[in-house]
Amino acid sequence: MSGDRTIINYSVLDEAIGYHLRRAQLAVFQDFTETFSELGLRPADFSVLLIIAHNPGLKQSEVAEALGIQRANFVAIIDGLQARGLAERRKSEEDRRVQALHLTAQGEAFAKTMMTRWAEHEKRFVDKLGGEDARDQLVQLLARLMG
Amino acid sequence: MSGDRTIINYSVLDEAIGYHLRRAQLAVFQDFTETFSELGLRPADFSVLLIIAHNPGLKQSEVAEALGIQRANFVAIIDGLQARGLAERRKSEEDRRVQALHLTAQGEAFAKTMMTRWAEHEKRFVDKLGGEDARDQLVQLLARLMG
DNA sequence: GTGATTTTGTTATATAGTATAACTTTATCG
DNA sequence: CGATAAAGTTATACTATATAACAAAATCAC
Repeated sequence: MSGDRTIINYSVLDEAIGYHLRRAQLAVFQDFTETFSELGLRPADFSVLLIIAHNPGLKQSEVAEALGIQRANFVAIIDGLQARGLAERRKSEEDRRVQALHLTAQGEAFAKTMMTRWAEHEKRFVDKLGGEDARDQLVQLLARLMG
Repeated sequence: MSGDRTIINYSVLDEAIGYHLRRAQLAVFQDFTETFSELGLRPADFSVLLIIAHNPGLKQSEVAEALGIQRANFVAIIDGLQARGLAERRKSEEDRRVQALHLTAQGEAFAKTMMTRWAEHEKRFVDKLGGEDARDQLVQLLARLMG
């Protein structure tokens, strides 16, 4: 016998929000990982660079909290970006405890190519959804789940 | 100073599918974990019990594949359910390699209370979404992402 | 029918993501 | 001033996930 696939009853999994969220997130993150493998960027790295690029001078703890990353785990992320010459810590003069985050010139250039890559990645899923309106609708629904 | 929260520019993260998926999935799974902490069930355990309950006699590999779990990692999950007396492996007579999965009588009873708990959990998020229609819409959009 | 290949379940192991506690330095509060 | 809190860091543990290798049993090719 060949090609006879067992038919499976998924019960409430067919309508379960959490189950579909998990599967969909896995699919999107897998595409993300492939898209950014050349650039060596994980999802967290991408979001951190993006936030720093648009909010230069934020404290580590502020960026970490904004992204839902614990500050203990955030240290290694910044270490990595700094080691690659993309971001840098600058000791604040007013409060010498804080490290203000900035992109380097190289980091700014990198962010640009990163964004074109991201646009390709995002477009693939916007197309799967059926267009921008569907995407906006999805994002709005997802936002409600976090309220 | 108190209560002055730094305003942060999230840039494209505001519309990014992957970012919202991750945050939403985290929120839903956190509620799931709290809801099922008494019963000692992780999301994977729940889905496995559900599939076995509705498809008795499936092979381990079939259940694992249906849920996107690698069969190597699936072993420990079944070990756990079996140790708790909820599920059992039955050696197939036709093919002595395969382990057919079944719920025990105790497992059937457990599945019932599990489902009422799940319904409470799910309802919380259906309410956040604004009702069944919004939920169906969300699930349909999520399904498109996996195509 | 016999040898080669594939399938199933398993073990061991590595990696990544995440969570917690403790510590240092600096700032703030009473 | 002394106590307390905040920011960053280190160490560590735990979970989830991925890969490779293996034994037993079935299937395939000839």
